[in-house]
Amino acid sequence: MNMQSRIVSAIRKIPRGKVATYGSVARAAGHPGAARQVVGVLRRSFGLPWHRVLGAGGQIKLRGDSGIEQRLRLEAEAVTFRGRRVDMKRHEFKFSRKIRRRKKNH
DNA sequence: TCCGTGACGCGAT
DNA sequence: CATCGCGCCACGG
Repeated sequence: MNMQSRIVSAIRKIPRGKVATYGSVARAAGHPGAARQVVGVLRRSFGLPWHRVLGAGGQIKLRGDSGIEQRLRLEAEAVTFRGRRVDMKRHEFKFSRKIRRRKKNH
């Protein structure tokens, strides 16, 4: 599995009414620091819940009409805002941490 | 093979 | 709050 497909599957896990940030998606995909790659994937892919991915702090980073559309789509999922940003206290999706456990000693 | 390109994140100012 | 500078780095042309 390459980075691109890991990022895609992470994004697909974000449920309706929840959001994640570019950075958290990157970390969930096992690539901390690869927020820009998340952007790249969103730009090149179709069929992803792109509107549920936000900038740090719950900010919509898209400019112009796309930004408006993103906000509308989120509001349509009952996501609430505090000013320009999503109320992360209520809507941030926490990716399940994959705990590294030692192999069982046989 | 090289290189410009990002819907970024974060600390400093 | 707004801006800036810098680190980041896979991907497509």
